[in-house]
Amino acid sequence: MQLIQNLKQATADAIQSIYQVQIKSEQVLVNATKPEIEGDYTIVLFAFVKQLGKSPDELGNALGEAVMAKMPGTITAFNIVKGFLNFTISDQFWLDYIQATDANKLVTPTANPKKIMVEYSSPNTNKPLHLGHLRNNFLGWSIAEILKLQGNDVVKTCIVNDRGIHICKSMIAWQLFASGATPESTNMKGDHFVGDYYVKYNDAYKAEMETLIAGGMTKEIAEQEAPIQKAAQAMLLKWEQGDAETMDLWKRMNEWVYAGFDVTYKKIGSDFFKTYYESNTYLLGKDLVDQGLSKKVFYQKEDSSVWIDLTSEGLDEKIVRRKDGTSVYITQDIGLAELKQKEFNTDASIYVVGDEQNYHFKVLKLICQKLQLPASDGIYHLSYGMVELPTGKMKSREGTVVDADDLVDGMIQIAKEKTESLGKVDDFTAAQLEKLYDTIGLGALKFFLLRVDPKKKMIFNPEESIDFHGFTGPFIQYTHARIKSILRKTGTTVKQVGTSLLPLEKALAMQLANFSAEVNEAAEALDPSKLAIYAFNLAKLFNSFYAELSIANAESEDKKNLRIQLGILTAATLKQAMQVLGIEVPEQM
RNA sequence: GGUUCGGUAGCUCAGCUGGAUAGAGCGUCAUCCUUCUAAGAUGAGGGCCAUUGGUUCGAAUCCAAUCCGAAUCACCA
Repeated sequence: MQLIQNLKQATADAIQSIYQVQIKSEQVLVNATKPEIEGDYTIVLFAFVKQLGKSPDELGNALGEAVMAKMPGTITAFNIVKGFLNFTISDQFWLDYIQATDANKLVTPTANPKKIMVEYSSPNTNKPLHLGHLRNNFLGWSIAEILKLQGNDVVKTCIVNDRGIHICKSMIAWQLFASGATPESTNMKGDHFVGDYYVKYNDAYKAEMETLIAGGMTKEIAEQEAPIQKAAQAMLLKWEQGDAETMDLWKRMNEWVYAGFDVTYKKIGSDFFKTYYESNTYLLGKDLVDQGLSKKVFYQKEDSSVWIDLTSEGLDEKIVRRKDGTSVYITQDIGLAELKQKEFNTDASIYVVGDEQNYHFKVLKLICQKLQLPASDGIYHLSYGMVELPTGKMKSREGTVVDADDLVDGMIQIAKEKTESLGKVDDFTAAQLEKLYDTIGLGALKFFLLRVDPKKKMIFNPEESIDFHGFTGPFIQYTHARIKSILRKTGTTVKQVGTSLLPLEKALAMQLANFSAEVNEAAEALDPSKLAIYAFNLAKLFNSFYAELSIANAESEDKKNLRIQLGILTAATLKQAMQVLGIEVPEQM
């Protein structure tokens, strides 16, 4: 849809030819005209009034005439109200647009596609996924799909945090308390099974501390001296030494967790082209430290630890290698960044990670740039806000974590009850019903988490179930199903779409024409909520249209054709917008 | 204390590259199913856009200060 762009260009050209002043087309602001005022698109004149030294009316008339002359057949009229120049677009323009648009090609691909990596999910293998992971997964997946839709080559990756002291805690607890139990023997999902032992560890740790403190020890010393804590540390050491028994247990328990994750990922529709394991990558970046030293990006302190001084960037000093020669989190991330770039030759790399790590990624990018690693300017931290409960932050120790599997199952259950109570799908088979409940339940959940600005923290109230009315996934799914239901009756063969447009028909066409631009904006801002809002507005507009105008029983054959085509385009656009949000739209519900 | 992010209707959020009377959804109240799916539509009510000052023809939007909240400033990941 080039109309707005053309309007800007024509305005800029008109200013150039009338006043001999160079204006870039991007400087021209085009808005949708307020409903009460005659016209479709509005140009704000004030921006140029001062620069050109003309009165708004004089300028508006001159520009109006000139732009109209440049776009014959497209613009039929203009008017000026209080410094706003309003253009009316001809019905024929929209009719041509409606007739010519291909429902299978709604988005024009970008002229310069890039190779972009999106890393998201990053689970720990000591506990199951929770609500926060869901926001991360939905966001990451959706961003990747939006970038793909825009025409980029996108690689989805996941880095699994599968090593470290927290994993050893689950392992120790399993050794101490499980008496050989397995997910199979207890009939549990593997990630939940292992997660339970992580909880058991913390319970035991707490109990041991209390005993020690009651015996006269201070809290600080007790924290160090608790036997289970010492055992976990000893196990980490053994792991690092490659002790066979420890490695076996570690592999075995991680396999349980992965089996559990697979089920969840499959259910929520997450997928990765490549998974990195921290156990393979945690030693990366060591050579880069040496390189950095010789490039004088890093410096060494007396105790031989290696640092970078970022005070000139307004940050602090940051250690990149301990005095004992071992590396830290940031070091392996630098190494991994280099590895990923080399492996996939990426132009850009997007990390979907919570905003608590803003500082870390700022430092990471700076260091990569200073080391002059390829494509380090393309490192981007997609920082999203935490999901909080009305009672505050989720805390696993206090049992206030909303489990991902529970939440998903709960949503599907609600979808089932709701659907059954409406009784509109009696002709569905059991398998179709199952599928429909999944679609609606997950649709509600995904939409709920994606409809807000990723940057902002959000509040989730488990007491109030997620709504199915209004600004929700099911509302849009319903609108889609409704259109499909009509199209099943009317057929989808469209001939002549007529010669005139009613206001609602025109409004719908205008909204449809915005889709491609919305996709670009969402991609630019890495913000799926823009498309969620767009889809909602489109659905709402269609529902008003639906309430007002009949499709199957339209007043003429032309009108019927026109509205069928609008229905086809609306359904396709809703489907496409929802698809990149990871939400399916049913044919019937 | 430094840095970053946020504060818009009772609640959850849009709007923030300055533009016409600040918008949705939920909740509340009222209307609309013998006519294409009421998970819908229509209307009412609800606001000192945290505060104060500044820039501007024009500020929710930009700047400064203040107040409130969060994150971070780890040789954890």
